[in-house]
Amino acid sequence: MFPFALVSPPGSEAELLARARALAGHSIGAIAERHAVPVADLRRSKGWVGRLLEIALGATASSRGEPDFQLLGIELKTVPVDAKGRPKESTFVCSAPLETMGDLAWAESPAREKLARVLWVPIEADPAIPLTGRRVGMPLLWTPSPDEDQALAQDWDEFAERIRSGHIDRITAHMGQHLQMRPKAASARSVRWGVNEDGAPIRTLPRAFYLRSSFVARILSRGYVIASPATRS
DNA sequence: TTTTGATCATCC
DNA sequence: GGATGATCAAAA
Repeated sequence: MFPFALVSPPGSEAELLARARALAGHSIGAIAERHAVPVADLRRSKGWVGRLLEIALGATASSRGEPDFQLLGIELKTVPVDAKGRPKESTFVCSAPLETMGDLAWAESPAREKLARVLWVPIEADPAIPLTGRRVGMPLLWTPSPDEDQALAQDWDEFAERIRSGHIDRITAHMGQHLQMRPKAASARSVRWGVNEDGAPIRTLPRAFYLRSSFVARILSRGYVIASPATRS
């Protein structure tokens, strides 16, 4: 495909936030058209909306293990929301380092690093609205509060303990009040190295961390509104 | 093949 | 309906 109008990386947090706010109230279709991005079918291109927003906001690290806005150290997350502004899905954080996380504290975890600074962009996701007609909501720049950080640390510790004891396969999505660990793979046959209770390598399903929608709901409720570009909560 | 972007499909 | 486990596509 092709050269869409290139958006330069934002030079500051304020600039990024201003850009994101300017998108609020606009439709996905209008934004895609502005950047000449062909509209895809979400059933097949599940990450299409996220990639569109990366383009529209000038994110730099596509498919690389770095913050979306490297200079600013900010991660971009689009989140599908219902009419009330509640997330409809959990939010992917990062893949789980199965071989090392048994000895990894939350403070030094890749999950904590990813979540240190996040620009949340709600996206209207009512299935009754055609994809191109869905609007972008008011963005929110977030850093975990001490309470939130501690809560996430608790969940992390539970996972780390199961890994440490060699019980990776006893970790299910039922665990974790706010942070989940679930499969993340091309298929259920995908394989990744983990460790058993003796520290010996075992083959297991690749996992990743996700934030429960209830957790993200509380974040968004700090400032979310469906609004025209001029409106703020 | 892995990482990043996520949502889908099915079971409770 | 909501959550869990499974899956899809692009980029590197």
